[in-house]
Amino acid sequence: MPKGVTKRRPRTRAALLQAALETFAENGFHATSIEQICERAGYTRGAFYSNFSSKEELFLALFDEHSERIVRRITELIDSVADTELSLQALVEVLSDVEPAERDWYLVTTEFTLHAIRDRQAAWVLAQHDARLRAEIARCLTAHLHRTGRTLSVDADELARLLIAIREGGLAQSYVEPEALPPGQLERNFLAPLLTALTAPAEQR
Amino acid sequence: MPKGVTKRRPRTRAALLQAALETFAENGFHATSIEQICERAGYTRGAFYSNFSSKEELFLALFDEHSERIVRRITELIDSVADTELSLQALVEVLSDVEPAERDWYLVTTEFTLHAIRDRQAAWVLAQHDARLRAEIARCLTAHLHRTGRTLSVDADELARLLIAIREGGLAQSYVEPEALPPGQLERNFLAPLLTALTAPAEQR
DNA sequence: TGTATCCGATACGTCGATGCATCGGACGAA
DNA sequence: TTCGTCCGATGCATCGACGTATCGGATACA
Repeated sequence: MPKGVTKRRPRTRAALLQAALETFAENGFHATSIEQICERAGYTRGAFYSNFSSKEELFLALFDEHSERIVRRITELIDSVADTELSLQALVEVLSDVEPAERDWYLVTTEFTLHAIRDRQAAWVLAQHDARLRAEIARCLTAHLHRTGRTLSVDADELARLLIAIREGGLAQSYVEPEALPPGQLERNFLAPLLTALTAPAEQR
Repeated sequence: MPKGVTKRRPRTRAALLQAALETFAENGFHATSIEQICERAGYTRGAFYSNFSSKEELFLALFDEHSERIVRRITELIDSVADTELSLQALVEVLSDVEPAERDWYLVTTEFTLHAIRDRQAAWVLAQHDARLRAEIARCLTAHLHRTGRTLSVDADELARLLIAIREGGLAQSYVEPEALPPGQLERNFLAPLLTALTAPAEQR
């Protein structure tokens, strides 16, 4: 904690971030006013400008925090899979899992993706995060497949891109029509044959 | 043309719609003011309010127009594939094609998807459109596979959902990092093995 | 060509959001 | 407990976007 910073400061900062996440998820970035965020957090705009210089800066802080969390979660998943079963089925189950809290993050990060497509700087930030994510996924996949005696016949990074595309594209459809396509269903139904088709038994030596 | 409607009206309406598409693609829906749209179209807000009652209404008109166009394009694709080769490769090429103009529509429709996730009414509109789209895709797939003597071993509608997910999710990554992942690359690299794995030779009788 | 109607331009009032300057209470060190 | 510093609340001025009422030119038709 920097010198001269009292302990209530990180609390209000965290409250503002949490309130911002919820409000962004509810109304979108541009549609939410700074005032709305402060109201939900139980503060006034004075507190906001004391902690952030703009809504954009707060958004970036939110995204960074989320990035860390996601990568950490993926890493944990790797370990959990490593400890338990070896079956392809177990891997598919892990990859198909969608937590309820993911919805808010989906809304926020997708909006950030749209922003990144229009803004080179945001694109760079997003690309950095995505690269880390893919690296973890690729590591998980190759490790798991290796232990089951199979090997990838395609580029691991590009396969990770495909898995992310299926998840993101699937979530979009699921959140629009939750009854028609439960979250994770595409992964549950298609990942096993897909991974089987894209791997081959490793040479035994 | 309704009685008492002069011929310049549809022209200005079309100009406003086109300008709106470009401005929405450039800045996003909420970030663009009605004034900006009018300015780009070469009109004033007077013209806007004479043609639309709100930015939302204009957006819906834009989306409807786009929906029609997309379904028509898919149908044309079906015919073009039907006329030419039978190979799986030909089908994959068609499904991997991404026109440059698609970028603007991607930005606009993705933003509409986010809106639909938050708004039941918009979700219904989007679901209707997507259902038509999937129906066309499913028709295309089954027809093509039938002619090549194979048959689907999974639900065609859900496979269409998967293809859409891959396209949308892939485009997101492509537009953020065009050099790292050229548009359509995921389809080109993974569709052939995927479709092969999900089909089986039809019983001959 | 004349005229009634349609359509888009202009001007104005309103409102919400923003950012800042200032103030008073809370916190931490002695 | 006291004092200096930190932090969030409050009040204010500004600005951009919105919607409407009204006006003048364009259009269609006789």
